[in-house]
Amino acid sequence: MSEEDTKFNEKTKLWNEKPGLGPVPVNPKVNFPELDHQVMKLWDERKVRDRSISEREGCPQYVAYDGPPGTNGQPHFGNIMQSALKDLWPRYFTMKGYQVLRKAGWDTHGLPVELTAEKELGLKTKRDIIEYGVEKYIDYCRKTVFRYKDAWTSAIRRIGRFLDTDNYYATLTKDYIQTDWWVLKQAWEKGLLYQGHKIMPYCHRCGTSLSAHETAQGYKDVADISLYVKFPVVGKEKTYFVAWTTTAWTLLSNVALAVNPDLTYVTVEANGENLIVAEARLEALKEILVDYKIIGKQVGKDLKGIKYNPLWDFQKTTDTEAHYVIVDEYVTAEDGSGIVHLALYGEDDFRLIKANDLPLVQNVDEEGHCKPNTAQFAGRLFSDKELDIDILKDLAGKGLLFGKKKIEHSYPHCYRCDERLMYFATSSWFIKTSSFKDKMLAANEDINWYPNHIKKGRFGNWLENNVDWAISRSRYWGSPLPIWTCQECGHQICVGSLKELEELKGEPLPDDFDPHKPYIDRFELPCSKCNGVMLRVPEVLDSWFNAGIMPWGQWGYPAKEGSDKIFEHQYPADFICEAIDQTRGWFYTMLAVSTMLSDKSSFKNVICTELIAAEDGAKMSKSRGNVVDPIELCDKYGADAVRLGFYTSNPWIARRFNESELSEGLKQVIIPYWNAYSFFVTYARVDNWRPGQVNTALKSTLDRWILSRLEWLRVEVGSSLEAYDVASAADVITLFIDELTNWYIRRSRRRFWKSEDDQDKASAYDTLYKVLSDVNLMLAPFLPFVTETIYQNLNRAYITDALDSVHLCNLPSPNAEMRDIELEEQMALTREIVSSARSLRNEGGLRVRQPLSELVVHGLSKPLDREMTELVLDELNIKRLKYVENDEELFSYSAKADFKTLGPRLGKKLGEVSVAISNLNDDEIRQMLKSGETKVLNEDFKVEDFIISKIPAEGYWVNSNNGLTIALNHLINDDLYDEWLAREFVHYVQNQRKEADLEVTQRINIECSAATELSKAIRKHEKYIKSETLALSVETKDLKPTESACSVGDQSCSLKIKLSN
RNA sequence: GGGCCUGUAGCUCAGUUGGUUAGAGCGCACGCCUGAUAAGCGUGAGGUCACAAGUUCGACUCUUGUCAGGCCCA
Repeated sequence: MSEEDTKFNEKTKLWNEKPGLGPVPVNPKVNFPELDHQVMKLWDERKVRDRSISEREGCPQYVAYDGPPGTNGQPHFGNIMQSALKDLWPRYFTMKGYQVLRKAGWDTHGLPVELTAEKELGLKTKRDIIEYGVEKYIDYCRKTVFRYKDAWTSAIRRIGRFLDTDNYYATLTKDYIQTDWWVLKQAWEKGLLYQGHKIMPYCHRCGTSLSAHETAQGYKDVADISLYVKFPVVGKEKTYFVAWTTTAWTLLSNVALAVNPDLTYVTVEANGENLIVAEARLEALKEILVDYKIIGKQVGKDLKGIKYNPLWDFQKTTDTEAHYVIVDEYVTAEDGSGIVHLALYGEDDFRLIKANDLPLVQNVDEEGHCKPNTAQFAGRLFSDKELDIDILKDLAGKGLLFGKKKIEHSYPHCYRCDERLMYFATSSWFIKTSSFKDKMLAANEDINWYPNHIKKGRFGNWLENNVDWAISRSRYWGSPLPIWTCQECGHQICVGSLKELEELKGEPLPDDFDPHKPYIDRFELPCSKCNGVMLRVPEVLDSWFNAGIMPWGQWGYPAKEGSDKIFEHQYPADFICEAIDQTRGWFYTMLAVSTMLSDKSSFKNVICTELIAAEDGAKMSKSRGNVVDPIELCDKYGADAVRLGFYTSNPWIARRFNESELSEGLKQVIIPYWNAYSFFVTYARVDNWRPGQVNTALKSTLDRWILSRLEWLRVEVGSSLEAYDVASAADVITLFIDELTNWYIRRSRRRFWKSEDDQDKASAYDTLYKVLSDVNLMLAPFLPFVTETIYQNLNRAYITDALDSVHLCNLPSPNAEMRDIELEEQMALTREIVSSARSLRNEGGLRVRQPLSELVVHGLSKPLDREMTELVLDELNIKRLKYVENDEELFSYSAKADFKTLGPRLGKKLGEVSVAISNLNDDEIRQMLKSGETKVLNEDFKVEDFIISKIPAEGYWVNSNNGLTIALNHLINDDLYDEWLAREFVHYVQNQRKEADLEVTQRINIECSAATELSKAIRKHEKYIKSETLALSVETKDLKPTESACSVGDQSCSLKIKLSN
């Protein structure tokens, strides 16, 4: 490790602990990760997070909800991005004078917890759980839920998020569960809570059905075999209905076939067999049905009631009639054969089976296995691909297979355990969300979505297609459903609180009462109707339901004492922010619950973030090995750089993660900002500067300019953030930092060196101090670490009674009086003049060291003031700035049509006319410029109809842009030439000094032999050369042809530098 | 199969109500500076705006279709 590295790693003192002692020296090579840790220590010691809340007691509230993440796994990259975003607005609004509670919350229930427990306990099915012991199992679940809480807390702290992780809410607490009950009771009383039998996506392994939004998360593309199966028609030799299925295993439970009543079906003869299919499918069936003859034709309803023989003997029924053709509109001719086989594993199937009183056959049980009665298939797992093949072979053997085809389709899998789902008729509890769909749509109207298209698009569509929300799970670890059923008379009640439970029971609950299974299940209540025994229904709640009641649950509202007071101020949320996958998850459940309770949304503004893909463009995943650890990034670049990475582009844009962006953010924003601060402190310490009063009226142009830009920044940052447009905020910050460092400070450097303590210097200090202090406040929500450091060593170093942290400060309100828009425009023009003159020099190959005589400017509404003029001359190494009102002599003219005005007027003729216009010559255009009008192709035109451009006159290079024209005189006379040589000479000597490693104060004597012209120039500018190179003497001789020489400018020279003592 | 989003310079992204020469940063090339800056600054070269048709005097922008990618649904 080099000496410098050692220094780099040393803990350097970043500020004085006590205020008012002045700033400590700033390390320009600061180690940001190290700085982060010192800042976090300061926040802890001074309790900044808590005080940023407690010191705002009584202020207006800005409400941000934190959706509860599960702490069952480590936080990943996206979670950290969420944290960075969820921190920004609360910090901003805190500094705007609002109180923002930052309550953390954890989701502690649900399948993921149970899956962890099952895996670790080696349990595979629900039966295993019962054998293991439900009580023990649930205890185990409870022990795992906070396993990664500390990892979450520390990651959140590391990214600089102020979140109240001490007073968190958790979905497993008695208070939270009571809120579940309170919500459900209301649903119950409104008649919105019901038990229903429905075909639901169901996971045989987890033993529970899944709600629509859970199912949605598990679609995967799979390859399946689809079968065309022949069902033999009873009483007709060699005649078959052909039906199509992609799930061969459902054939085991076939009870009927369905046709569309109005579709035409044909009987075709092929290979000596008669096959019945929809006529419209014949074309599509060609590959299988190569050679055929149509021998019969009828509409679907004529097929109604025709019986067929079941595929297997075990399917024969005696008690209920089955295996015949029924008709229904839902059958289409879009795929398959136009004939659908019915089994109790589909929603439409279920409906038709019920409607036709067909037998309820489920030959695959709820654990996914074929039932014992299924002969050779008994005990096989439905999702086993071999089962499909065996079924296929069996049918083929019996001559009942018409054809097979591999298909790729997406099929739902359990989003937790990855097993194939099946559609299974189960009993479940529902909230009748479909009955208040319109109210949800109306409530959605009041939500500001970022990005906006989610409102009508993805989310709106989802609401439009609403189906009732299945809120129960046949599982163990979750909030219990508070419904008790009388074992005698079937009477049901819904309990709304623990107090109510106590009253129903008629005795107080024990102090350690735990509302979880299995304890709650042992809680018997007397039936008010028949005095029978009431038992709780066995289900627990979907943990999405818990997430949805979070606005109430986090306070234990309304049962918990005092919760009503807090709730009143904390509802609804001003702001929530989650990833786009929550449109059907948390966003939906939040809206569903709040609409049910109050017809309104529980959140006003929502940022819906996209995924950040890994560097290789794919989703980050452990298996791909492309996962990025945000904490490692914080330890490499500093947390502020990581945060900034999340702010520079709006989070609803899907983008690729790029580590280089972080160093870019450092280089472009954080380091320049740090250096500006470092620059200030360096000189302030030298001059022992203290803040004081400075006469603002006497401030220089440059000072007034940067102060005006500061006001601009204040307004822009505020309005961008309040529109939740963080990328624009980051943009203007980046722009301002550039203006501050690369224009204001660069152009002001000399003012700080000057030893005389004059007004200008005082003004420079005062201005830069003010700018840094104010920008620091504005940047604090974005870059909380660096700004804290700067606050401590800048403001707090000078002000004895300064607050303990930048994050306890208020943002100053905009001050329109400091704004001088005309000045800003003039400065913008100045910079533009400089920039385009540089461009001219560059194109012409005349470097800045070559002095030039004049720059002619045309198009300014008024001349630049003295200071700006000097600035231009100095930047460009030009002797004179000349303004012309009439720039005629600098140019000849050419003209083009102004399409914007002429387009609408001329229409199709424009093409022809524009050619004619561009052919106008210089004289014609000058003529027109005088008279203001002209005629082209018999059309009348005014000057405004043209865009006039100029071609430079002899001796000038001209650049014209946005009405501003500059002409650089590039003619070089002897004086300019000599001056150039002198400058080149200085440049050369300086390089020699540098190569010789001379101290910047070391005096020298120069001896040189130079070509004639150079000698002359050196003598002419001797004084200048001496002062620039710190030379005491410059001796010149003529260069002899034999001497070895290098070139200075276009001259030869041989040089010796001697140190002076 | 349906819905939503995306496709702009080598890379990451901006592009307002349709208007003349489509921008930024990084990277690259060249230059300047070397008394704040893991350097700083400047200038420049890079684009068939995914593709195709249409509307229009005029399309990156509007319409339709195609292709590719992402997410969501069935």
